[in-house]
Amino acid sequence: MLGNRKPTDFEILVYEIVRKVPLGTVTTYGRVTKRLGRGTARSVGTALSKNPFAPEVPCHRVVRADGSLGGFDGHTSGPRLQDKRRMLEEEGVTFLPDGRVAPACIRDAG
DNA sequence: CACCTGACATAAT
DNA sequence: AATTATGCCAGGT
Repeated sequence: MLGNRKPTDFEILVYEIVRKVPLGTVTTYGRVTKRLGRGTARSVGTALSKNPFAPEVPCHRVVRADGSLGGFDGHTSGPRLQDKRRMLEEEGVTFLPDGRVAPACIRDAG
């Protein structure tokens, strides 16, 4: 099978941090890197796109720096992204009229 | 080893 | 404000 592989050390580190993001809040790809002291926002996104530990690792609580959603379940648009938004709304995260997460809900990782 | 791709971020247009 | 170009770095081929 092509999709099956062991998570790398870097990916494990990312999951360790994202695991701790509290209900009702979100953090950003960039803030995760900062907390990690390694990699870039982009490489964190790539790691999360392969997250094999959902929902134990709540990767839906990680969004872009400007509050836009980013991706979910390997997709950057479409119904998966809608799922991500619904999940966040369920948890109490509020959205602006333009579809971005309200800045007040964005917290530092860690 | 030499590319290539990707759930990003920021600066410049 | 919206779009484009560049830089970034980890992982796969």
